[in-house]
Amino acid sequence: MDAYDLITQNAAEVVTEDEVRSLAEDPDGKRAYVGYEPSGVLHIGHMLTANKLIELQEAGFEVVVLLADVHAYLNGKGTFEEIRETADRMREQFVAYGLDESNTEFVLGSEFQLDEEYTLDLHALELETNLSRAERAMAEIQSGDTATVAQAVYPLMQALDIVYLDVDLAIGGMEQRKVHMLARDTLPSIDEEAPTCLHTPLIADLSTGVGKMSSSAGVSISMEDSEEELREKVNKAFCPPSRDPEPADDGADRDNPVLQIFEYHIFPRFCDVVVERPEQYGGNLTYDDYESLAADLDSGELHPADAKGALADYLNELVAPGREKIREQRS
RNA sequence: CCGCUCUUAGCUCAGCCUGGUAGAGCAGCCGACUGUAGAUCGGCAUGUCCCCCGUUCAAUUCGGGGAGAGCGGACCA
Repeated sequence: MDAYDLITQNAAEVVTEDEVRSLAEDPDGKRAYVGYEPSGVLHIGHMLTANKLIELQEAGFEVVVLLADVHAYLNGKGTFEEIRETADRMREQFVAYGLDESNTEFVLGSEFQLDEEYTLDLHALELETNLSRAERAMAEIQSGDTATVAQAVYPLMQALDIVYLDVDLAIGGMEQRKVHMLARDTLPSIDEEAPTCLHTPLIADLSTGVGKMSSSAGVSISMEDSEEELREKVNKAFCPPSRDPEPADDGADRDNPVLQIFEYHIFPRFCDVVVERPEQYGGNLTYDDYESLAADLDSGELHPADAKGALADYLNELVAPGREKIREQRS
């Protein structure tokens, strides 16, 4: 696989393709980053962007993980003390998940975001940005239902982080795209380059297939889930025998979250996927890529119940080291 | 600072005017049907009615005070 394909594999979008192509010409030493608000436990959304970081490392990129303590604070996630504590735990969980510790730069936001120069640049960006634009950028990220001034500043800091961390490629889930577009629009006004961005898809809500899986409300998969919990959550997931489910009764688009997890989480990390299946249904199946598994589910060759069993097995394997780490952290 | 509106089930809200400790939809849980889930059908549950004081035999409901949230307070019309 060439560098461009590896970089863009499983991406929902890339801004812009040309910019990524030119990065792909010589990826060695190029820098990519993701920022995360520290939270106590990694969930499946964190793991999705982490997969991309792992692939970028394979492609030769230097990877920066911003543990965005100041952002979390601005977004009302707690006191600095609480947030910093979870930042530490989060770093350890990322390493347990598979980010190469010696090859990943973990940076705490407060290490540079409180410097005078940064602050003045931030004010310059504030001057260039109206409130409604900032609010729109935050719509899918903000906690609480009405935006605070802190939350208006938040996306501007993300823009500036890209400059200060000297990043060539900004990574984020699709919920980050408006922030990144704001960064592309605004940074040139302070004589900085518009960043190149790559956005990962969002996994659909596990129980309905509509919208995105919620980490706050509803069912989500996280690193602290026991094998039994994983099995139960996967088993309860919406999974028609189709890769392209019919819209819901209210017309809302639906995806197949079980397939999505295979595509974005399992196949990127495992060469072969073995679906154990009772003899009466035809015995075990082995897949070496997502396409063939999805095609079999779609055709009826692979029953959703068997796919779910396999999904729980592999998810459990992915989560196990992190779960062990969390157990340690709590003891 | 001033004014208006809101606060009842996990969520969105009804009820309060005309006091007798509460309802709907959605979500949830259980069961049936499917070798998964969903859909469908059947069943089940849930509440410091924001807090305090007062009136009353009795307050979610009336009165007073307080808290939290939202919106508004130039000009023009």
